[in-house]
Amino acid sequence: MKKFKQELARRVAEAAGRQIDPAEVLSLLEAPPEPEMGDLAFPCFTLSKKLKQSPAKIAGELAGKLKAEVSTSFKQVEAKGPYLNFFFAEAALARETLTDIRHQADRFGGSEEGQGQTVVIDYSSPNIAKPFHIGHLRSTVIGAALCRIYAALGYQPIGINHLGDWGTQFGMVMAAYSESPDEAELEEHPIRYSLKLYTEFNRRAEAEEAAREQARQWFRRLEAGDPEATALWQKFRDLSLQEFQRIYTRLGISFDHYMGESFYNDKMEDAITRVEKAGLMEKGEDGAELVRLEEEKMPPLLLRKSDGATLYATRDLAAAIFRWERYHPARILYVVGTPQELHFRQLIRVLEKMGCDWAQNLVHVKFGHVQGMSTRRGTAVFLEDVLDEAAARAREKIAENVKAGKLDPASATEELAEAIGIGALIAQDLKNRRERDVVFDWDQALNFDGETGPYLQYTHARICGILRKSGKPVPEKADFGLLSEPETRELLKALARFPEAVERAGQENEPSLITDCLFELTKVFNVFYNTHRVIGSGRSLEEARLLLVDSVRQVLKNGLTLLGIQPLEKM
RNA sequence: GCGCUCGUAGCUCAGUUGGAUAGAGCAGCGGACUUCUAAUCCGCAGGUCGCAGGUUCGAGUCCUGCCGGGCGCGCCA
Repeated sequence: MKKFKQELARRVAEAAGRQIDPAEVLSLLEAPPEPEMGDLAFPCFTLSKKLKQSPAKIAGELAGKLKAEVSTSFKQVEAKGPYLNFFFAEAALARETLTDIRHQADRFGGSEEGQGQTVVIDYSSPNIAKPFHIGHLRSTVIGAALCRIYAALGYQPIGINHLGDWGTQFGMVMAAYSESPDEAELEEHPIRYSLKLYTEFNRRAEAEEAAREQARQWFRRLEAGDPEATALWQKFRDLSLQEFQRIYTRLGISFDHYMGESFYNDKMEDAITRVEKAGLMEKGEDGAELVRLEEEKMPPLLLRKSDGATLYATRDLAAAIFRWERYHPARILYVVGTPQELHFRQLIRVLEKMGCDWAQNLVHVKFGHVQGMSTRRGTAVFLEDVLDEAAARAREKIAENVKAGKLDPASATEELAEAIGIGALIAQDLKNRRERDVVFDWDQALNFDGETGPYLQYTHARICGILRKSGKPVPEKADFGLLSEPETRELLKALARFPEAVERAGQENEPSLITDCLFELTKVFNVFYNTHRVIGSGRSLEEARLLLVDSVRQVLKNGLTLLGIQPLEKM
């Protein structure tokens, strides 16, 4: 598709007598609203301003000039009002995209743009001692998808789980536990138990200053390296991590590093010293240390409490410096919810003030807040419960299919149910633009009809069914001129759009662009499927369609893999 | 109070960076399985793009104001 656009841009610029350069034409090219209007359109408004003529007249003149030139890529040009509409020669479109997909296979959709560059991606980052609820799913699933997308674009992604394993809240858990430890319960249900300790203590702390002080004291001991505090902390951390890992395994996610907040414990003094050297540190009313940001109309960034303990911001500052010095990444992404927007704006600004020019490469990849998930109020929906329910729902549907003879009993495994259930949840999270707030809804999350994960997987499985049952190998090439029905052309265009979707998904840190592209592809495929047959359509046509259908399978597989959804062969 | 953000069909959302007649899915109604999986497809119905101004050849998209929701705002993370 890119080649087509470039060629077209060159020729339009040529025909316009170089009044506009090819790059500008390229950026103006768009898809016409209706297929009958052509495959690519060039709106003449910009040119109209430059030439001081009506856009319709320009379109007409350009069409006249371009019509004379015969091209192997375009069979027709026509002016329609202010638009110049182009029609692909279908054999060319088919040849171009299908051979690209065939040759690049699993790499189709990727590029080399990131060669030699590293991207640090901070994502998931749950709090130790708190349950993993569906609010954490967003960061996890978006971050993991971004890791794969950047890898496909040639970058070296480094996925970091910035665990919330430090801070005063942790002091609360330790204070509560030390009062009446129940070791058996801790071993058995580490998170549920920690949560109980936390919520109960938190309730007390809201009323009693003594409790708050007790928690702060435990945290100070921890920061100072007190052996008892450290041992207790280590235990809670290890046990919680085991539970998180169980979830990550189910989601098919692994991190390059678990470098939580605690990792920066010995790096914070250095960070603070740098802030002081830059002359930015000021004392607050009660002896707290902070950086004022009045000029930028932001509240100050607090880096040390009046009792000497550090804060979340201190750790994030140390983490940013550490990441830059260790990896020299082209970008550092923070896949963190939109409520923390101010925090990151402050952090980036402080780094800039310190003279760190690389701070401009820090990106807060923010996503909408999942409403109504409060651990403290107990309204959070636990992710594991949702995963279980999704798998159960899939299991039922699989049983129906077996009963109806659509699926062989041997394929009806637990892994299949799991893959479908999780596919539904991931797609649900990756189908809307990140920044929107979401309200968790069981029915919506577990729906398998329409634009859902299972729909994408089902389409993939249908194609695998065709390839399996045809009993013939997929040919290298075919008579591309046969792939000219409207349904087929739409399919070819949808395939050709995939690489641009991946590229944009990386540029905008927006995996939903890929999900969108896949839904469009599957929709046009299913229309094709319902109007044309592959098997038994006649020797050369069958070959051409096998190649076409196999390309759809390949692109679907590549896209699903980027999103973290398993492409299934039967379901 | 200040700041950020969102407001599009009954519900959940797209809308290609300001362009052609505002599109999908769900839910509703009506159709299509002796034929490559009906977790599919086709059709119908559903809209004052929150409201009011402004910018211009052209605004769902940009600017201002208002209304409504969400989030945040120095010792939590």
